[in-house]
Amino acid sequence: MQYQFNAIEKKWQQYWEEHKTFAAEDGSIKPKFYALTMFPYPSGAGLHVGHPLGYIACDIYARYKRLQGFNVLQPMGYDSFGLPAEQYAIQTGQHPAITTKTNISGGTDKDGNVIPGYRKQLDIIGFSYDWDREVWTSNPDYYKWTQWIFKQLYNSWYNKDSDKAERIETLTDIFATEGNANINAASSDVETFSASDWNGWSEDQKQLMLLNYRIAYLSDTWVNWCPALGTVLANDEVKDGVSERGGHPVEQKLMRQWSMRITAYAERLLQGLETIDWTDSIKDIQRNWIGKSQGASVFFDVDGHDNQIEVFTTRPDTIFGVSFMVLAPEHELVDQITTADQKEAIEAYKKAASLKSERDRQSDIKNVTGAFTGACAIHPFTGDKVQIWIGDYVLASYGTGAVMAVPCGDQRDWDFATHFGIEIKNIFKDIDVSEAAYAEKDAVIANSDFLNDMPAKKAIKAAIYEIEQRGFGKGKTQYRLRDAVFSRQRYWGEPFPIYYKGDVPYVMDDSTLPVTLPEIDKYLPTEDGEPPLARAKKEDWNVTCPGDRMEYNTMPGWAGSSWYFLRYMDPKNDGEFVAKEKVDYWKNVDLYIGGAEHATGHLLYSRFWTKFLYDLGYIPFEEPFQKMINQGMIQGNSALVYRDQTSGKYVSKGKRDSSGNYSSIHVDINMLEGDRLDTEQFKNWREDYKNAEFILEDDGSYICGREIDKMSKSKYNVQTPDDLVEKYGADTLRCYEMFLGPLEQHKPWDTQGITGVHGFLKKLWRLFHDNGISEEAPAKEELKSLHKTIKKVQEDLDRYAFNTPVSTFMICVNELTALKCNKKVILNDLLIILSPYAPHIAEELWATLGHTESISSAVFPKYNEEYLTESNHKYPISFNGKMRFTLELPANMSPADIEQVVLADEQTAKYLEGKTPKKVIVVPKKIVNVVV
RNA sequence: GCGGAUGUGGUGGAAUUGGUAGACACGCCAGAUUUAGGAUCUGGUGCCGCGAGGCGUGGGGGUUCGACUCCCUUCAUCCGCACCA
Repeated sequence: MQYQFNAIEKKWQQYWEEHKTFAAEDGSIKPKFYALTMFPYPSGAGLHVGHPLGYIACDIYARYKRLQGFNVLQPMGYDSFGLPAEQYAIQTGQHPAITTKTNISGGTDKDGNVIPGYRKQLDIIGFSYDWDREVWTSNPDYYKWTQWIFKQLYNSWYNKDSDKAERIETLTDIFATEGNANINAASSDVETFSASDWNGWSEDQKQLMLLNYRIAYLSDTWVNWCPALGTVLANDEVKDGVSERGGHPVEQKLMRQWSMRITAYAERLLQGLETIDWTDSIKDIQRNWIGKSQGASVFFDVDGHDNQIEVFTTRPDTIFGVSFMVLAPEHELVDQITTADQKEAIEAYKKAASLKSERDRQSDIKNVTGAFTGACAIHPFTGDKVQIWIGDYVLASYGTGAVMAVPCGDQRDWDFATHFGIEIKNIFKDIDVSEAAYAEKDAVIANSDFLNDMPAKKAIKAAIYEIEQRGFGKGKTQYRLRDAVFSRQRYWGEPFPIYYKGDVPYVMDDSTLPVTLPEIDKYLPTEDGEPPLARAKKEDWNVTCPGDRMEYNTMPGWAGSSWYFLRYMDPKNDGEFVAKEKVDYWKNVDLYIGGAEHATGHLLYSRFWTKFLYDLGYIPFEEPFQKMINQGMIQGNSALVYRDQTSGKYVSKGKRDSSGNYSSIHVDINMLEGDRLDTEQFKNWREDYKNAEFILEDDGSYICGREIDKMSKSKYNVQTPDDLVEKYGADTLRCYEMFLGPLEQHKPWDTQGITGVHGFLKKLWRLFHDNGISEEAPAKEELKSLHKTIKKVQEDLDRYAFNTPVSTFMICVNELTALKCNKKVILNDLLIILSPYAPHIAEELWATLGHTESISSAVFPKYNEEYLTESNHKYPISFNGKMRFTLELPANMSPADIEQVVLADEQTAKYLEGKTPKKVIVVPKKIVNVVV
């Protein structure tokens, strides 16, 4: 009987769907397990073999947990708002909702190309998803709740005393009774006001004040404006001064934007990393992004002015080493304090600095540049005058945009001082700073008044204490993390539940949600540069706007993905974003699999929203994803042909010579069998190649060159899962993707090895069909083979090693084949442990054993150590650590006896060369080592 | 510059706590079977050497009876951050 994988796979996929085999049960008495992969953006290009890698691993783990008796939740959905659908809409006029639906459900695009659809592509791989929980972020009944969460963020403030978000009413109550003087909140810069001030204000005035406290707030902020895309970008959407998508230039622009006060959560986002099981690299990237530094904020008076310069320093202990100050060229005080005779030099420098691109300013480290303002600051302790300079090594965007320069303790300050001939004060005991600065914190402070003879750590505390006592400043913790801009000038995103009365924003009532996207004539900005939604008239909206106009911006891509894992628990709830009892049962995601590229985007924002929802008491946990694995990228394996530039002939790889001048051309990998090119297909591929002439290998074949590239259409190296499922079956594809190597590693795609995995499944099939099934009791050897497989597979999966179980299964099937094993008890358990990897063939063979229930309801077998213990052990006998021969000895033989037997063995004499062994090491059941 | 990851046959990789390096698979070689095969089966395959033997986990050093594994140092590749005060 043939292994007809196509028929089998179709049959069982249908069975699972009809029987709802993988439905998760809310509030079961079983322990829960929540397995999740990052949901995809459904692009028109469809899935290639790299996409399912993480899905397959997650599915294997979910099926494994189910066999272990867990109530498993493994859902799937789509992050379906996004730029490509909108770009396509701009080009074709087609509503993005339509193209999005086609990309998911299948159909044809505008040019008549058939799009299989994500759903179908996923279905043929045989995932155990509970499809009844599917969510699309672009569906109104989903984004209704994204809007609702936005409203919660809008209606909350961050109380630093209780260290959590609280309802805005608790804040307005305090304002009404005592003003804001005693409020310790995460806020924008605000003036102090009294209760009577507040109570006397108009509604609009109160609203504008509250924006300084709301966690979702509107403010004029410098944003990364991308003219080509017509939108703002978040910091993590900008790479090297250009947009991450499309590589368009990005400039700084002041705009009125919605922002998220994520900075309020900086410390908790940092601390939370200690409680979750993620890779060090992702945690480090997040720590870096949050960028905590501790030190002091210190104020320096400007000589002859009323102004003060605020600096942030991590080394307040070196304050007596300050010999000058440096402001960023963009610092607001520069123009005010510059003296007349320095004006020209400063203006010239400012201009030069502004002309330099951000990149140049960063890369040009060797050239020390700067200019003297002519003004001086007063050292708060010594009263000495210190010169104030500007220099582009000080960044306006970090800290206060000003530094107190301590040349003896900071190399950049040292370089600056040396270059401009400024005094370098040495405040370190017994340390030479004539050649370079000394930045280590192990020095003892000298020449520093009350800090003398203190080691740095103690001196930092003493300095902060004294600075605070004398009122020059205070201890401060600084974060690099910025509030996240939350507006996009786009159509295809969540509309804000916001309307305006004049310039004052108000939230829509809950009863009106969702505010859906109105139809518009074009998906482009208006002539006045307003976002596309400004094209909609008031009456085009599905809600009655109570004010002058609705909000024209939409939410960014990360809005919907920041909380989707919660919606899967209760996807159809129309009264709440998730029912309390459901989230109390399912809690956070136990295993999350996805790409590492979301380190500072999605993975940071969902942690932020989770903590916020926790603060308001909606969910019982602070971290969304307890354990995370980042799957590696599967790279494309491109095929190249070599064209001789002079003769125009296509030369096979092995026939090239060093004198030739060849251009390499990417060719479609589907025209290859192994590395051999189908030359006829090549000729028919393009008009240009119709008359191609070849120089072939001696055996008459044309061999292509290979190159590892990113998998992409332009390199003709895209391998779709569909083709492979058609040719080898989903079970083969699943096993092969795992067999390729460790999940986390990047690896090139290579179909060469897939036949080996396919052969293994065929061999398994034959095990059940060649000799019939026997009810006989199994032999010892058969039990041993099975149980060592159970043990190894379980141990591997428990440490998330997905590649090694495949080899383990192969070994087991090879052994059972050699033993001609057809015992039902053995094959039965083998199928169960194999079923997470190859579920279709497992179900089919399971049925041939007489079972009527799905194998997914079976119980993962327990291995029995008894079957694994052996009476004899084959000892490797080594001499000076080098293995020479093996000796089979009883497992329970004492080390002393083993030593005797080994020394008496005739083979030993050869390696002793007549000498007496110095020492014999015997490790029971491991090894014998004779030291000569 | 700082931080993180990776480095093992012709190839993908295995070796979980230091104990026979190269499991399993691809490829290759030889053979069997078949009308045929991109089917199936058997045997071989780290490198050097006719052999005895020697050498081998990016390089160098160390600890140890014994090191892919631990320590020091160095190189290469990839990723993140970067005048961060």
